[in-house]
Amino acid sequence: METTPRPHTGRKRSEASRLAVQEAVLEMLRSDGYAALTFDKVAARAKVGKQTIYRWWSSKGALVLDALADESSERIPEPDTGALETDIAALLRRSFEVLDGDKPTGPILKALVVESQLHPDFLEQFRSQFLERRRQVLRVLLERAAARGELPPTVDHELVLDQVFGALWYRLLFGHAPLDRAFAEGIARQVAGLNPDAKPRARARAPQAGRKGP
Amino acid sequence: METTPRPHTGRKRSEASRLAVQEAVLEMLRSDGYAALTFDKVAARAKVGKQTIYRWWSSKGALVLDALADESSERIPEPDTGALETDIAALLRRSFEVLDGDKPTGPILKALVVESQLHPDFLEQFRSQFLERRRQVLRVLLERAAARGELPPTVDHELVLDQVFGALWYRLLFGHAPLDRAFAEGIARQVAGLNPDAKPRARARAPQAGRKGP
Amino acid sequence: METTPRPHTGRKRSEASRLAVQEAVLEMLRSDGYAALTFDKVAARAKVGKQTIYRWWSSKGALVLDALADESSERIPEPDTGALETDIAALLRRSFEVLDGDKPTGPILKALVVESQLHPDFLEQFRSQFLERRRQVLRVLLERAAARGELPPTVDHELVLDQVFGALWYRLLFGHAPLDRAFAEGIARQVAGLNPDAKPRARARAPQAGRKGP
Amino acid sequence: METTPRPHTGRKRSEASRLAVQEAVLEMLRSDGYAALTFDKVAARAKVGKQTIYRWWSSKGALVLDALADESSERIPEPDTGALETDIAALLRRSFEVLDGDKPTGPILKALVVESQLHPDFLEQFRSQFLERRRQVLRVLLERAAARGELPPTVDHELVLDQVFGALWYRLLFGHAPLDRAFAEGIARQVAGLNPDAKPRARARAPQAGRKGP
DNA sequence: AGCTAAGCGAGACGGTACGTCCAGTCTTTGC
DNA sequence: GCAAAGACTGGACGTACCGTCTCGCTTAGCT
Repeated sequence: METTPRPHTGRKRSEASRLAVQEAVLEMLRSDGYAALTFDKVAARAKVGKQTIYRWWSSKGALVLDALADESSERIPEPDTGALETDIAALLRRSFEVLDGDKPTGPILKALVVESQLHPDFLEQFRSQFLERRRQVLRVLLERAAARGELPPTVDHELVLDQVFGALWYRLLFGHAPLDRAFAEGIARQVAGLNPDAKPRARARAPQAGRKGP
Repeated sequence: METTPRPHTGRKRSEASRLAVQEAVLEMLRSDGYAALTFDKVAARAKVGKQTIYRWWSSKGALVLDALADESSERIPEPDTGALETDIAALLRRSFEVLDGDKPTGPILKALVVESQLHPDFLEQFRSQFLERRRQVLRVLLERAAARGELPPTVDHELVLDQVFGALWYRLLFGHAPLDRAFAEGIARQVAGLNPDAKPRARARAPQAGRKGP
Repeated sequence: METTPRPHTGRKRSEASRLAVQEAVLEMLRSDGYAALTFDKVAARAKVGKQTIYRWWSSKGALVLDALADESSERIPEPDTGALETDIAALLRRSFEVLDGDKPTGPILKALVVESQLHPDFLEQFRSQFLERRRQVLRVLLERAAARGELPPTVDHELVLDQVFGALWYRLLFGHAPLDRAFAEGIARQVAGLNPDAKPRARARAPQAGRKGP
Repeated sequence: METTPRPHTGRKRSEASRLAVQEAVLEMLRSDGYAALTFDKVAARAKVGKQTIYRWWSSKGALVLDALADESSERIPEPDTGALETDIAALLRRSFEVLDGDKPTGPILKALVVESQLHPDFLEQFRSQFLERRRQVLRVLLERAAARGELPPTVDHELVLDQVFGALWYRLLFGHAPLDRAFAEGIARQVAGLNPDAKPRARARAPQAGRKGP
């Protein structure tokens, strides 16, 4: 009859395996997309037993989320340019760079969306650990602007968050138009324009936001 | 201008099979969800050969999209209340009803997003046959408003489309907040507020849009 | 109550189609063997509707048998060299030529064996219309030799037929050794040797019948 | 000479599955014949995953051949009566019993012939694992007889093998005459008669070997 | 000349089996 | 007790054929 709580016995988790798996996941997501990501292939590419994966990751979503968390430095700094419009534009531009850069996280994020739709448990994780963290960044910007009087108190910040990030995800997922500088600035301008006192800067009609034409 | 020399030869497509398949798809989607939808089972339930399904539908997404198109009367009428804000609010409210009603299409649309991320071919179909059709409805409303002088000519309509529909999909997919009347009206108000001349109606700070807390 | 036999009305069978089908069958049997012979492909290659094939040929076996009957001139002449051994050798050599020639019938015969094993009805046809016809040729040679006193009356002719044709089919089907001149002459010699009075011609041990070595 | 550095790792092949598959194959062969034997149904009846079957058996023929090999004790003892004629007769009689007995293997062998004609890969297996094994038994008998001086050195043993087994397969496949004792003895007698010194035993003309008539 | 009865190529139909792939689990050996 | 290897059941995938069933057209003899 064993009564001592027995702190731990047996072999410890292999850090090498953990890293190999995450690297394999990232590579496969980037090269072939989410559809080609299977437990079998991850195990084969990482030179790891399948059981090891199942032991440590509860689902494919956890696998992907984990890989991403490891990838992106988790700290997202808020821009602080002094004006809401430029703050938002800066935030979006930086986001777009991460999505489209040389190690693009766009495909990975799309994979996470897929995963979140297939597994409700994962949706909860994704929302709290990923989406909400991004919302919080923008929320701070909005509150700061409101404090400065740049935004009237009638503006519903949560609604603005939905519109800004909604537009971002919408373009990311469906790809009908690019995530470019024009897009970032267009959104920023509209949010800033919520202030009825803002005297609109003189400007020409915004370009067609990078759709097929020039 | 006749270009097809051979009008058609061979047996014609069976309407009965087409309908049986679509009905089976809808039933299965609603009873067991997208994950349980397989070509094998659709064929079995519809009493149809698998080949017949593969012959006419290029992917599982096409199958679902088609079933959905058949389900909803394909014509989406534009509201015409005389003012942009109320037009948009009406459009969104009606959309939300379809998504959440007694025959909810919300889960089906989420499934289509998944499908579109897994199969690029289907993404193209989904964009042109579904998304673009919805965009066009709102585009008409915006143009009408611009003609009336309700929107300054500097406003980029495509950007507005991205923000409105982006917010909708964002909430639909991630479910952090409901698709309710307050959301519809909040969005509508913001878009209408793009007009710098609009004198903001007197109103209290919008409620927190039905989030968990008050 | 129809009593008049009504001679015939309607379009007549298309001879062009009949020939196209038979040619297609022969070509396919020769090039890819029986396994690649499918109704679909025959129809496609012959540019003929599938129904036309099903209308006129009751089974794949009928198709193959028909093609063969058309191919080989049905009359098989008996050799008559004056001696049983040379008669048999000549018969076999001629058979081997047909099997391996520029329009080889070997693959076709193998196909008929397959067919006969799968369809008992066809086995009966194959036996009476094909196998027995070949047996009869050799049977005549044996009877002629017996009449000349070359074979003792104790020899069971049917048994000899089984051994001669058995050996032929055995090599044809399993391909462990070639159907060559040495084989023909070896068999002929042994049958002729059934006569105990025959003074064996002086000869060296027969070669290894053309197996891998020379 | 150790060449395999890795002894073996991973789960071992399941003997239970192997046996279940073989039993299923034999049952199905006997109850419904070769035509009804499909991988799908074998898997279903044996309660085994299809992949397991494909993993261990390269073709349907291999499946059947294996089941058969397991069935019959693989060791085929050579008869040793002291005389070639009686040896051969004994060998053939015993073979016929297996083919026609209460668990008849005749139909299964016919199926293997079909399979070998359809799949060249399997033909090779069938030849080396089945046909050649039987040839070797008779080859030993012939060599023994030659050593005793019962057969002249001019006799080509391979040719004799082709004639003996050829006759057997010929009757088995086409069924024009039975595989009976008379057949066995008739063949044995002829082979033994290849010795020109043998004084033929006095005997009446062999009966018609059981053909339709008496 | 018009009518009716086949036959024609084309090709869609419901089915069945194929051979592959993956999910998740289980078992074996080694560390 | 963890890890790599790999076999296990189960089940969907997408393809190939089977034998049948339209489809619109052509060809023939009969009225």
